[in-house]
Amino acid sequence: MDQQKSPKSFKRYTVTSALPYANGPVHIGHLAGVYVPADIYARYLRARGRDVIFIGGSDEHGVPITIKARKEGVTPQDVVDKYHYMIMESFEKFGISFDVYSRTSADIHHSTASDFFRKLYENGKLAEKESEQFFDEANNQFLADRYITGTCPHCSYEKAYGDQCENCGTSLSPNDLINPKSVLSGNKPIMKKTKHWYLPLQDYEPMLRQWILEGHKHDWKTNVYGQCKSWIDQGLQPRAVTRDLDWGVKVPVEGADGKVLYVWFDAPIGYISATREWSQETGKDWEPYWKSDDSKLVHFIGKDNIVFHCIIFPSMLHAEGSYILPENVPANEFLNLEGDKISTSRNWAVWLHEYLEEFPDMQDVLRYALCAAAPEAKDNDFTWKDFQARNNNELLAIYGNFVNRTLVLTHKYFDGKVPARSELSDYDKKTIDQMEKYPEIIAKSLETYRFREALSELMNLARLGNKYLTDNEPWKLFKTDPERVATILNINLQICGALAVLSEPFLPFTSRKLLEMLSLEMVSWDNGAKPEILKAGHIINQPALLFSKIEDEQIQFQIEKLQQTREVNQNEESIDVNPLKEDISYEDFARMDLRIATITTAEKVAKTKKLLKLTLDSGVDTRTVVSGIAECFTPEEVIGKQVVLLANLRPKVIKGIESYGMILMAEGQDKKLTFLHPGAVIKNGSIIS
RNA sequence: GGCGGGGUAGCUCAGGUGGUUAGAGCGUCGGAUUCAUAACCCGAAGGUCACGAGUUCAACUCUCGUCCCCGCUACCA
Repeated sequence: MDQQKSPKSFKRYTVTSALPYANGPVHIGHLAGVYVPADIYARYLRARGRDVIFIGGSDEHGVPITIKARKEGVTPQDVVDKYHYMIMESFEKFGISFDVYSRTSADIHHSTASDFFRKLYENGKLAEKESEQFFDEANNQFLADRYITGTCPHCSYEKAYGDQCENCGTSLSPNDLINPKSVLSGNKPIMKKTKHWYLPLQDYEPMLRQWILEGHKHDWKTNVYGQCKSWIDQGLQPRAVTRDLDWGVKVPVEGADGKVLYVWFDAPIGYISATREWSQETGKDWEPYWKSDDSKLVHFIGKDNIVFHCIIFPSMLHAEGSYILPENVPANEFLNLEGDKISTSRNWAVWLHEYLEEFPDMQDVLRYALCAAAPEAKDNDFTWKDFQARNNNELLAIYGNFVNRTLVLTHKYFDGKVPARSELSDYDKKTIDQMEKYPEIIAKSLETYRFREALSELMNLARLGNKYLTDNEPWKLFKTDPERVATILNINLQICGALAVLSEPFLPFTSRKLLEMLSLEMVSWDNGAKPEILKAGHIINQPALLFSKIEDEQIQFQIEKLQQTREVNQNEESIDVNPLKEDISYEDFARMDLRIATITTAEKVAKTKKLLKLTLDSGVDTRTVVSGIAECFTPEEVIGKQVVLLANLRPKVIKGIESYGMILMAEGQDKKLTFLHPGAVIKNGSIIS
C-alpha cells in the first residue's frame, strides 16, 4: 500500500532481516517470522529487476553469550564461531538468498560501530554522564536506575525508584532520590566514578511522532504502529549506549577501558557493516543503499524487536545525520510449536539444520508451510500434521499434480513438443486473460507485505490450470480433435511456465526444477505470465515429480521426537540446578529467625499480578506479609496453611503495604511455587534451626 | 495493574470509511471423472462474527463494560 500511496519511486531497496543471536541454531520461529518473508520479498524484487541488497548476519555480542561461554568453559568467540557457521550454512542450504551474511564480531563491524559511536560523540549527540554513579559494594557492581530506591523529592514517597516514582509518577534520576538504597543488598550504595554515554531518545520524540504517528499511520501494520505509539506516548528516556563488560565493541574514547557498546546499539549497526562488507567484496558503493532518499529501507523482524527498529535505531540514524529511515518495518508475531511456545533453552523447536537433514531436498515444503501459516497478525501454531497436510493436499495435490498431468499429456500426445494454438474459444481467452493478471495480483500482495495472501494467489494460478484442464478434458478429444487438444495443452503449458516464474520467490527450488523440466530460461516477473513463454515447437524434458507424499510415519517420528523433548525437560528439573552459593558461617545462618506460622487471612493486592497480602499468626505476633505468589495460589486455598516464615527480615513497603518478613517457597520447573510445610502440625512460633 | 495486539465456520485466516442470504483455503460429506502421486473438477453441510449493553433506520464493522490469549511494562524479599 505504501508503494501506491507514497509519491516516491524508489531506485533501490535495502532489505534487512533481524540478526540471529549466535547462542543457538535457527528454528522455524525465526524462519516464519523473519527469514522466509524477507527472502520472498528480496527474491521478488530481484525478479522485477529492482536493485536490491538483502542483508543478514549474526549478532554475537551481549551478556548471554558470555554466560554461555563461561558455562561451557570456552571463550565467547568459540561460542559465536560455532553458531555463526552453523546458522550461515543452514540458511544457505535453505535458500535464504542473502547478498551478504556477516557477523558483528567482524573487524569491519567493530570499526563501523566504533565510527558511528564516535561521530555521535563528537557531534555532541550523546549525553555523557561522567559523574559518579551508585555502586553496590556487596555485589561489586554499578546499579541500574531501577535497582535503587529512595525517597521521592516530589511527594516524599519513601520507595521511589531511581527512574520513576511509583506514587506520583514523576520521572526521576537516581541522584534525585533522598536516602538511596541498593535493591540488591539493601545497603546504602557508595558513589563511584564511572563514565557512560546515553542516547537522549526524548530529543527525538517530535521526529518520531511526525515520522511514524503521522507519516506511517496507514501503511504500517497495526501491531507495529500500536506498539510504537505506546512507547512514544509513555515518554522516552535517555538510554545508556555503553556498559561495563569485556565482550563487545570497545568504546572508542579515552578512559573507557573495560567498557563496550551496549549490544542493542551495536547490533543494528551490523546491517550497515554487512553492507560495507558486501561493498568491499563486490566493489560497489554501499552508501546509496543507506543514505540516498530514493532508497527504500525495509526491516524484517519479529515483534520482540519492534522498539529497536522503530524507535531506537531510527533515532540513532537520525542523530548521525546522513542516514535514511526505514520505509516500513513489517514485524511478525510469534510462531508456536504444537501448542507451546518455542524455546531454545528448553529445546522446544524444529531446528533448521535438523530439518534439512531429516527432510532432504524438501526446503520448499517448509518454506511453503511456514509462509502459509506465518504469524502476520497474531501468534500462530505450527503442527506437524498441518505441515503434512500443506504438502500432501496443497503443494502436491494442486501444484505438483497440475504440472505433472500437463507434462504427461504433452509427452503422450505430442512427444514432448509444445503444440501450437489454433483458434481460441471464449474459455481459452478468458483463461489466458486470467493467467496474465497473476504477476500483478501477486505483486500487489507482496508490495504490501501480505505474504500469505500472495502465496495463496500463486496456488490459485495452479487451480486455474487444473480447472481449465478438467473442464476441457483433452484426453477425450484427442482421437476426434487433436488440433483442439493442441490448443488446450499449449495454454496449460503456458500456465506451467508462469508457475515456474512466479513461484521463484516462494519456492525457489521447485521453480528451478520446473524450469528445467520445461527446458526454459528464467524470464522477468513482468513477462512471467505471457502466453508465449513456451513457443510452439519447443521441446520439453521428461517430467519428474515436484513433490512427494509425506507419510504418516515421518510425521509420527517428528511428533515422538518432540514428545521425548517434553520428557527430557521434565526430568531435567533435577539436573539443571543452580550452583552452590559461597560458604557462610554458622553465625550467618543463626542470624535468621525462621519460624512456623499460619496464614490466617489472604487477599490480592490491587493492581498487581503476583502479590498477595497475607496475615500470619507467627506465634509471637500477628503480622502482615506481602508475598509474590498470586500466580500460583488463590487467596482461598492459602488460608489456614502452615508455612515457614523468615521473621526478622527487615520490613519493606511493597505497593504501599508494609510487609514484615517473607514466606519461604520452593520454586520448581516452569516457575511453579510450592509451600514448605512442617512434617506434622506444630505450634506456631516454633523455631527452625 | 498500565499500555499494545488479537478473539470470525472442525483447523488456518480474509473481511477500506457500518447497509441485500458473513467469505477463502484445508478438513468432512455427496456427486462427477480417469490425463494425473486415490490427486484434479462440481456441489453440500458447517458460524447467535468471545460476551453484555449502547449509538443507528441498519453493526462483525462505531462507543462503553466484561472475559480469554499473546507481547511490553510494573510488581515478586
